[in-house]
Amino acid sequence: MPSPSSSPAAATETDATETDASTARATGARPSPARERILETAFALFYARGIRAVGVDLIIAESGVAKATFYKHFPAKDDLVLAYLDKVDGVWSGQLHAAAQAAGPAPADQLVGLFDALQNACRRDGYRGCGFINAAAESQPGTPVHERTVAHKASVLSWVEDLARRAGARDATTLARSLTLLLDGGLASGTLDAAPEAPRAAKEAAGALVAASLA
Amino acid sequence: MPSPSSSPAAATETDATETDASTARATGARPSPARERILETAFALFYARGIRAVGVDLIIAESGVAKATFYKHFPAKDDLVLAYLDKVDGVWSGQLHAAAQAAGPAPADQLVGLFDALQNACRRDGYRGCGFINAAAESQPGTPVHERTVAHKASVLSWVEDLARRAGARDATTLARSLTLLLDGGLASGTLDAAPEAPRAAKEAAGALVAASLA
DNA sequence: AACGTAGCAGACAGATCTGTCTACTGCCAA
DNA sequence: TTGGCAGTAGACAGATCTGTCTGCTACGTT
Repeated sequence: MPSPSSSPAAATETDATETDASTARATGARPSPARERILETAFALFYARGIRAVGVDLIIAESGVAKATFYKHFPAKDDLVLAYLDKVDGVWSGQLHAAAQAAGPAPADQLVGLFDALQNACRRDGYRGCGFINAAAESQPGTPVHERTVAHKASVLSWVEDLARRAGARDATTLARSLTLLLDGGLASGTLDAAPEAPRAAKEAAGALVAASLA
Repeated sequence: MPSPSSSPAAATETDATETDASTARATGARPSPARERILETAFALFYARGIRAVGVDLIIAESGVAKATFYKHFPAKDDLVLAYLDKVDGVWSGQLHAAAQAAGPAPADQLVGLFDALQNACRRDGYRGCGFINAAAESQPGTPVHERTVAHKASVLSWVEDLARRAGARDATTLARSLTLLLDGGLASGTLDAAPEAPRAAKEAAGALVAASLA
């Protein structure tokens, strides 16, 4: 049984404070140890087993909280799911930005460097793809959960597009689209093939596309 | 309520005969009208709403079959799920091959042309991504359902790799990997963005990667 | 004419899942 | 000291889901 902090997105940032603050900001709920324990547990379980596959009873038992407490913080399971997705978004975006920055100051390098985040994610054990894509597969278009996924992907796309524009790409929109396609493909198929070739190929292809777009 | 034949993969081929035969071959079960009705219904419902979200009771009601008949043909729900995945595999592989062939006899053209299948798939309404990726998101690694997904992706990859080799690519393995990444990315994000830009960008990127790999 | 097979109809058992409700325990602040 | 708040413990209702079982009909074959 993996500890919560060793889960898909072991945050390198200071967990408690940062996460508390951003969660509170996003959801309007004030932080509390019990709430945080629930969210942490849900984060690990939802990601590892899927959302529908994990019942609230399990989360309650695993997080050592009373049922009434659970429903006080999250009036319905869906509210917890949304909070979970916000957490996934925060962690994954953080890793993406960090990987990009680590590649240096040039936007063109950052466009390629961001793929290191993919490689790191795939390497982690217990890796089970993109939490958002998985959530979307379990939800219907039009539901809050699904919309949250759409919003996340749109935000990543616009960030990459901005990078592409600053890199001076000929067609920043298309380049950004292609790169996120590569990223999503790596994310989606990372579960299906333990080999590290996929993320490597993704980065290589990204390099070729970026280069071709600048030439 | 969509008719079964208007579902994700409206097969252009002659349905009854071809599908019956291939299903029987794959699963070892003899065909029967009731069985086919069940499978057809499951195909539409599983794809549209997700596997866990659809109960056997609904499939039974929708396909107008008795419960005992259902369980005679599919002793457990998982058996139906597996048959469903085989059907998805058959249809999608068929579309992929058809799109590739339509691009002409040259393997290099086929590598790019196969992306038309993606475009067509995304355009269909009720499109909800790749049945396999969705199924994988709902299943645990190691289960038959998950393994079936892995096998499907591996078979697509090896087909593309063969094409790449015959096209004379410098590094056929990596090129194939990149192209399937692009394909999976398009498949996964097609649900999240109705715009037809994604498949277009995928094909464009594929063209660039193939060209670069032959130069 | 008898029989086996495929199918229909629906009750039933048992598990599981979400969400509500009651009752009790500490703790802190007015 | 009293009242409010966060939390614990767990019973309970109602829905839903998988899988079993009993009985019946219809048809084609021998």
